[in-house]
Amino acid sequence: MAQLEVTIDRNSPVPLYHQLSEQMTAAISDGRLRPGDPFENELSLAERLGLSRPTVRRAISELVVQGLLVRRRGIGTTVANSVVHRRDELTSLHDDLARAGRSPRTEVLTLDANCVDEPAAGALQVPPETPLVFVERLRFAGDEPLAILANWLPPQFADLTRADLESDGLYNLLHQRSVRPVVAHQTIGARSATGRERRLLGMGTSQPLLTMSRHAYDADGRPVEFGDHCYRADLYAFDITVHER
Amino acid sequence: MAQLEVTIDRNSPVPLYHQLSEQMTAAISDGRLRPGDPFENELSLAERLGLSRPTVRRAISELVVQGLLVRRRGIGTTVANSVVHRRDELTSLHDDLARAGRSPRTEVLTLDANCVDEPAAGALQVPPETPLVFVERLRFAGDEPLAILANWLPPQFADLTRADLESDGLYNLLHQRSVRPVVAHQTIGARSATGRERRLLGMGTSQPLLTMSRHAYDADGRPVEFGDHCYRADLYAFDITVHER
DNA sequence: GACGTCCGAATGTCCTAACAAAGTGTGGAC
DNA sequence: GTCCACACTTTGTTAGGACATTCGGACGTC
Repeated sequence: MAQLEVTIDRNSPVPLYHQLSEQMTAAISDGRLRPGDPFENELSLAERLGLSRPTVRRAISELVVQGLLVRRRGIGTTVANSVVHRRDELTSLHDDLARAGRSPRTEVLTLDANCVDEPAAGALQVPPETPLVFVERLRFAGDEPLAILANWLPPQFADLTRADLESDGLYNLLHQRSVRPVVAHQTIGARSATGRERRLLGMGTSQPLLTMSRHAYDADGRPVEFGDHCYRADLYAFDITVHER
Repeated sequence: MAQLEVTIDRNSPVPLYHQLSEQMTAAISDGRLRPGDPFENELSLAERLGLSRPTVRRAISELVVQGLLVRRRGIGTTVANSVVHRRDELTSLHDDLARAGRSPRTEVLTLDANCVDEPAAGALQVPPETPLVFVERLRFAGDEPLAILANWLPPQFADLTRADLESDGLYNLLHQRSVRPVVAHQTIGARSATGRERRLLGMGTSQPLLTMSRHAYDADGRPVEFGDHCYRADLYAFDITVHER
């Protein structure tokens, strides 16, 4: 039985169960705990760390819902097999590229703070004639054009500038204004490109586009962004993890 | 404050928190609780139903992670706004079509119980020369061909017949054999179709394909299926809900 | 009327405690 | 030697209590 080394700071404002679950996650991701390893049982872990069993259980549960641990009654808890079992996260293309080391660059094609668009207004749940902020950007990965990103935002973002949009990703800009999308509904499809799209993305005639339209909402379920994106299918794909139940 | 009518059966084998959460989910989905409605607070709900607060909290938590309820400390719990806030479920195309009332029909193109395929063996984490079960199907929605589904399965499924595959979806067949995929990693992309694919799907020359490759795993993280699917992009799209954190 | 302080209400965290259910393994009966 | 029953281990469920934290509103002061 691997005896995980854990330090718990009772004076920290971070909840005990979260301190514990973070250190367990770290132990798995850096290989101190390996797939298939049996995990110390709840009772002994609780006693060893001076925590109550519910607290330890809660920490373990956090890893279970992420698929990092597997609990079996009567048997014990084991580290799940290798697979990247992470839940889908709401990420931005800009950050994805930055993380992957493919320096993202953005060119603003259109910025219209007075755009009346009925479908977009519907998506943002405001009256149809409401003037919206419309942003159309061309996103590069390194030197290659990768995607055309069209987004509609509520009027409160009318002060966004081209410089803002070219220096940072849209989601970072929203965060800076304390707007936090927490859930989004996306539809992913494919279609052939228009002439303009082919020109902008430098594509051949027969190459298809991968499309994604997104409705993003904050914690209260208020719409905060509506987007219509298209990607060069030879340079981009969506990775998704789905779960049963 | 809406007083939700709930009946709890203490003799049922179903956990109390789950009985409660199911009835709350039902109340939201059938409109008895409407978006924005304040939710009865935990203490009063616990007392009214004769349950402990932890039990009530756990039931509420289930709806919170699904995005159906929003908790705010000091304020209370409210029903989240309208949006379909459901986590991604692992579904099969066959069931999706059946639910949508578009009678699914399947034509088996290939069934090979002795297929040696190195990439597929790698995906299923078995030695490269292992004979796998390879299934290739053409899926119709009503009269229209919709998708070509290629799947590789471990040798234990060598007894699958064409009749099995044409009468039922692959996932139902797996379930009948107590194999339960619980998590899958999918990559969604697009490409142009080959001549054979165009013929099978009855597509024009310039129409693109939507592609999805899937690695599915059971609760222990063992690979149970590897699939490579392509869909007519004009007839199919993926709906996905993503969450922050 | 504007502003700040205090209080109550609600959720968040943490604890102890007990029993239930499921799976493994051991020991005894045959 | 085989097989069944029982005990033990481990996770699952439920209870009840205590205190912390956060938010909104009421109240008072200036």
